[in-house]
Amino acid sequence: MTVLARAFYEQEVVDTARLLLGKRLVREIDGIRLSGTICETEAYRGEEDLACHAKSGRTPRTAVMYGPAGHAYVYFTYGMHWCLNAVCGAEDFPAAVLLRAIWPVDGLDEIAKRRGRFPREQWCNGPAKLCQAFSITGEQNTIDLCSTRSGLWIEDGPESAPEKICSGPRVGIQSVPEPWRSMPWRFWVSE
DNA sequence: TTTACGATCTAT
DNA sequence: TAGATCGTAAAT
Repeated sequence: MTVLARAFYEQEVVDTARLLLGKRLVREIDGIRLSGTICETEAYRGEEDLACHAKSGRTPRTAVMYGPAGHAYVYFTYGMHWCLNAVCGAEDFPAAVLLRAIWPVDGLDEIAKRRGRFPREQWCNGPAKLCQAFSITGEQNTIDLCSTRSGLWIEDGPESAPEKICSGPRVGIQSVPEPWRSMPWRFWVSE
């Protein structure tokens, strides 16, 4: 296994979103390894992207997106949910990839403690669900995904077959004006 | 200080 | 289809 290096995240954010498909999200809790294969992502790109949290510039919340690539941006939303992003692109350019869905691989017992009351297909098939499954909260905000020290990282995985990669508009941004609402910056793997 | 709202999920 | 529930950023 190889931990993805910073250079991977320094690529153009839309490319990185697609390249993350098939990679392995890993979380270590009390020595227990949880992991899942990334199968859905979305790119958020710069201040001009009106769907991106950085649309209103640098704030305490968005500061991490302006920092070096390869760090986690974990934000709280709807009064109860956490969502995980990987900061991408060049420093001082705010961009991140939202991890929307993964397929659980390792640590199924540990995941089941939090998601076991639902069918397994629904354990990690949403950005807030995978955070609940992997016990990811604001405590992980700004951590370095290129190091295994903080218990959250991404490992290399098999490249997804190009013909299985789909793209389309991002989810949950109904009130965002065009062209941003329709930018095909959501990526997923067909079955 | 107050207000409005959200990169969601769940039960109805 | 609506309710939960609170941090964030803009308005007052």
